Amino acid sequence: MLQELEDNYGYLFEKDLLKEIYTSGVIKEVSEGQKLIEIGDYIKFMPLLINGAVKILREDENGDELALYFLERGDTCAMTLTCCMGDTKSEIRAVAETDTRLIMIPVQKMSDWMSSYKSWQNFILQSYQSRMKEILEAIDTIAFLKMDERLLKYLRDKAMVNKEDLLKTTHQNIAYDLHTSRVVVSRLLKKLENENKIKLYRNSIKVIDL
DNA sequence: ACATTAAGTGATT
DNA sequence: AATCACTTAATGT
Repeated sequence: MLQELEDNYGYLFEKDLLKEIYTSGVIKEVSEGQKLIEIGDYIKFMPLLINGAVKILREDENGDELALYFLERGDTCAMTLTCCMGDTKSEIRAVAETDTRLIMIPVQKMSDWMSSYKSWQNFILQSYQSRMKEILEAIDTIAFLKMDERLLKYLRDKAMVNKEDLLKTTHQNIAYDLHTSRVVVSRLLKKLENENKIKLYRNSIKVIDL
């Protein structure tokens, strides 16, 4: 596992810090579709992705979901970053997009290392910045109601995190993630197919224009 | 062969 | 862009 850490985080953190992560972190493996964090859960651990991908979702008062962004190798959840100061409930839900390996680090350690490791501090600040940027991007696409662009971005992101241009999903599931109706998704997908950006099959979509 | 589920389409708001 | 109502196509039993 130490080797695994070096392979994935060696370029970010110094040896001492990797050792610390190794001793206080716990490896967790989740399979596709499994829930990692539910809305309202108290956040006790900070996840560090080793491989795989995690989908971050928001939910409204009716229980309707909205996919915000994906986490990949080297990413961590911005939500946990803000709550090292005390017990905070999660505002989001995290679901494994693919089979995923990650390290769970107690939030206590997270703030300890902020003062003792410069590289850790940079990592946290940079993660925070890039998550913030993604959320702003998400707001932009939603606010300006460009559903076709949202859909294409979603498909590309999904293809990227899955490292696979053939997405195994249904129009209904996409509609759920984008918080729209299946009919709209079907029509927009059809349009994208006519523009030769994707190819449609039953239960799967091939993304061509990556 | 029949039921179920996914996807396509026209019309309406 | 959302919803409805309906059709067509694919898949499972």
